[in-house]
Amino acid sequence: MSRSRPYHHGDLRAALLESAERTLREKGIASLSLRELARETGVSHAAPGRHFKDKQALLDALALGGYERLARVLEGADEPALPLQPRLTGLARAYLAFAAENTELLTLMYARKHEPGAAERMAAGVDRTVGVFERVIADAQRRGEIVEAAPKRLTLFTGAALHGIAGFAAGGILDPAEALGMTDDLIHHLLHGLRPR
Amino acid sequence: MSRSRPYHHGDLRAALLESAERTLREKGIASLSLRELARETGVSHAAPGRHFKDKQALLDALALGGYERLARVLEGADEPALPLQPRLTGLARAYLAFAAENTELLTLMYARKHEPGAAERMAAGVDRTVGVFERVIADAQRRGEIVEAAPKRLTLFTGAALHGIAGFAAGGILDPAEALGMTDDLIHHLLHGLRPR
DNA sequence: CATCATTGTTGTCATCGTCTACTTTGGGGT
DNA sequence: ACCCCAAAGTAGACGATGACAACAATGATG
Repeated sequence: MSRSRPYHHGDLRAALLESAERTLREKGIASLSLRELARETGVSHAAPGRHFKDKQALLDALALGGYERLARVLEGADEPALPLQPRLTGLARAYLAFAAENTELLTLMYARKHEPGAAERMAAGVDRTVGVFERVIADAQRRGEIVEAAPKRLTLFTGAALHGIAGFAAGGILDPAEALGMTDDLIHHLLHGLRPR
Repeated sequence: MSRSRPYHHGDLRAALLESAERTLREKGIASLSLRELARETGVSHAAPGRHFKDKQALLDALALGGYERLARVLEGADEPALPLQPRLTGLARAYLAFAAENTELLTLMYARKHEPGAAERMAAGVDRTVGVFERVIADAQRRGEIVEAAPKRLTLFTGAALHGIAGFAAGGILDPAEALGMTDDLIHHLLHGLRPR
């Protein structure tokens, strides 16, 4: 019983990040405090300071982890063999599912409060995420399935539609399940436009 | 000189909101404290409590004001006589301009942290904003300029594209000026889709 | 086995949001 | 014209937080 924890935790940094992400998911970012985190982890209130210079530094690390996971999810969900529309729909579904399950984290990821150092690594995370979509667009363009225009811009447009829906879901304007449910429609309208043909 | 301010401020509530919005714009929401606000307004640290039960109550009031202004901007920018594309482009420009000038406020508006009472009034603000776009969509549909489909959904899609771009701009992924600059393209792709015709 | 950089701890500080008890003020009812 | 009382502002206290500094335990490296 009395197994007093060893003086050194082993991997406090990881433990803190894990606990932080759970809190973020369950109670929201507002009730995420370094001291509470320390308490949950059974460590003194100043211990986190050894691993994160700042509260912001921890948030940055959290966001960075989010980008990592998001990229993996998207890369895993991409099926390059499919034709444009189902391929894009699959990716969209993956993104919206991630957004629904990691609302607060996603908000954090897009929050640009990041400290000088982390900003670049954050940009890398964005690039990797965006890259998945960019590849799909470029592939489709090569096959003539998509209008001739700067791929960057088309990707941005696609991303905006998704990000917008995710944002509505995060803001409570739209039910997350409903958002997921309208993915097919979303991609359809994205590809075919609002104008009748 | 020694004009000691009268015991009663006159309209402290309004003064606080104004000061808060300036701080929000200039220093971000992170450095918005009730006490600092009170100091700036030359009033004791507990005075804001008379007008706002909570810090959240003040934020809610701020968000509500934002919806009011946004709705006015959009309603003012709408030119019902125009054909669909230029009409929508004008509205989009107005929205993105508002978003660029009120980044933090917009974030607050979409933040769904709101207290029980304010949630409904917040929803009304959303409806009024969305209503402007919905009307445009419905009008266009009546004229056959837009595909037959649930107008709500088409509006949501339109809103998502805009909100997404605004979000990117707010997150630093996109330069606000650049976002404004690509409005025409955005609406074009929205109406015509990514597929070649 | 001695050393010393890492990692954790305790203690302190300023700030913040909120609550309670007290004071000033000015307008409405008699 | 006056009184009274509710509204609006003040002063002080409390607990929580993020940050920092000084100190202690630990264990890897020489």
